[in-house]
Amino acid sequence: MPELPEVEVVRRGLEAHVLDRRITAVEVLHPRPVRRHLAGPSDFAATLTGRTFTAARRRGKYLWLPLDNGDALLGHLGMSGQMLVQEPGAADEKHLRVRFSFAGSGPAGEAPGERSDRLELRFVDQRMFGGLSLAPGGAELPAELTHIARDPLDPAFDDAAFPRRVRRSESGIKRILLNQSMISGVGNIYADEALWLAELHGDRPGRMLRPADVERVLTGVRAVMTAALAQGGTSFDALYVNVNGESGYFDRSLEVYGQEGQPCSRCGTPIRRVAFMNRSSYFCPTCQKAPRARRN
DNA sequence: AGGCTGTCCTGCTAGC
DNA sequence: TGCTAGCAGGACAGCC
Repeated sequence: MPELPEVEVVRRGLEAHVLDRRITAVEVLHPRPVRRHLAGPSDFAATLTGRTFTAARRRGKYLWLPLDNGDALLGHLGMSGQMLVQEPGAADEKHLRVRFSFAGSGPAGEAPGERSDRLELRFVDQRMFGGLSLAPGGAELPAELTHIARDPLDPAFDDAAFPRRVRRSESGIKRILLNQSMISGVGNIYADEALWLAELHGDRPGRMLRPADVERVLTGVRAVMTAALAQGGTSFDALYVNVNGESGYFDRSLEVYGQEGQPCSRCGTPIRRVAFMNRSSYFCPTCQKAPRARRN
């Protein structure tokens, strides 16, 4: 389940492999991942063919690849999306959705069959919550992302404004962390991990938190993200694979997420799981006291 | 306007 | 064995 660190790993991989190569073909094998391109899959393919990616950028969990004409390819991995750089002959993945073929980077006169460095970029996505679309004029920042807040690893993230905004909200701090217009890049896993580090229950309303509480949350978010990034991202199964098909292994470091019944490493209390927004929240009931007016 | 819920997807697992 | 229900969850439309 890619969150910011995993997406950043993918961004780095794209930056290393697919820039400055002419796109020779685009094949859309399933229409759903390009559903946001209203002109349809064939137009999507035709528009990108012949273009070149010039950079690989990210905000929160969104990726975009500026093109040599000022537009950009915008992408989101959703829950199960992968970007795989493959040799052209490699067998198709079961959930291959979009294939970009690139020319080799060798001399133009070289016979195509002799180029050893042609490659493909493959968008593979089992559950298809993710997608790709074209962002006209979106090289700097696609219009679709203007409502997405800066992420906590962005040097321009406003550390002073964040606690002020949190303390103006009636929502629980976990809901706030998952709100991409407040802070981007945080998903269910790292929200739970950061709240455990900050020793705060996710149902505590923003307006009831002290500035120091919010600062601890932000510090916790950055700590788990930085640790995950250092290890190449989180992986729970084969769903998340980085740009070269290599799984992460940060899951072994998780303190609460998926750890129901396991002892809290700080106090030994069994970790609890509760339903939250059609998914789950994991927390230590001793270290993370629920607010008095409990809502569950 | 801010807050919140339902919905989209597939595949794996638990339970009968 | 084979079926179904439950679960995983990011983002957005749409409701209050």
